[in-house]
Amino acid sequence: MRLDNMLLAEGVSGPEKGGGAAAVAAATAAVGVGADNSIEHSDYRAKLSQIRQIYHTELEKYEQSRTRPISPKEIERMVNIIHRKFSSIQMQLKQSTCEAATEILNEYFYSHLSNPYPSEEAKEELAKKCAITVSQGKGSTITVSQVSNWFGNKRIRYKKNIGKFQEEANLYAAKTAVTAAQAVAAAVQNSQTNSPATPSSGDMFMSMSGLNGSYQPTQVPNTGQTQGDSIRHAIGQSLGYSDGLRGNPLYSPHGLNGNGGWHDAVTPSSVTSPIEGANSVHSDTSN
DNA sequence: CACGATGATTGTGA
DNA sequence: TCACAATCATCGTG
Repeated sequence: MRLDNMLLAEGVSGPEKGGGAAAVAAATAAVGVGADNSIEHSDYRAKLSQIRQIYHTELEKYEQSRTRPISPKEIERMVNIIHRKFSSIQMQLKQSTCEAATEILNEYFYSHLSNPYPSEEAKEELAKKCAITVSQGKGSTITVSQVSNWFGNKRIRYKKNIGKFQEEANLYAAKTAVTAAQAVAAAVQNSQTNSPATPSSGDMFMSMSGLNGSYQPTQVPNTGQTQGDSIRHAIGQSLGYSDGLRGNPLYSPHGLNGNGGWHDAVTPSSVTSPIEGANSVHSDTSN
């Protein structure tokens, strides 16, 4: 304490601004020392500033190095906070992965909208795909029967009111179009020959490059690319956009010849009416 | 608590 | 046996 007072009095620990020199000069002047021995003063001032500097650096070091004692209560509090954070993050992750699973299924559904009957292989594939994205959190495996249930419910509920699913259909159409276009672009970049996995890739690419632009973007959640709109437009206008997948080995032979209920009931030009989608996406409420 | 969304179950027909 | 239709059960939300 006394040391502190002394330092303060000496101008060492005082306010740095204005310099200790001025304070010292004032102090010395007040004491009555003459201005004649200015050499001594300058010397003194230099030393003082040096001391000040050392003092402050040391003080800073001390402040930095000083470790605050942490009580166990505080530790517990921090642990609780971290736990809460962790669980919230876990929940978010879980939700996102669940959404990813339905996303996968929806993607398949809408890209096979003309014939949404996945074969056993396809179901297994989808189940595996979903399991990969979902079960990384915990062992909630997606079974094939669940996929079947999902598709059954989806078909029924889609057929029940198509208008309700228009937006979703457009969304996933755009998404699959983008991914397909990316794949096609990659394939085209690699080699001009069509890849066997996408038989209609050439057609798609043609139509895609043929008419782009002049499309007012709606609220399609952009997948990072402004291409999506034009691609969606192109795909929706030009082709049923999933019929090309008929050559897909995963495709079920069930309803291929099907003039059964699904094929006729479904072509609702849901995806093939970009004008409506562009003007009013909210048209689903009209039903 | 009502309501909608969604997964699962059950009955029926081809 | 599979798809469909109806229904139930559960969960999240306003």
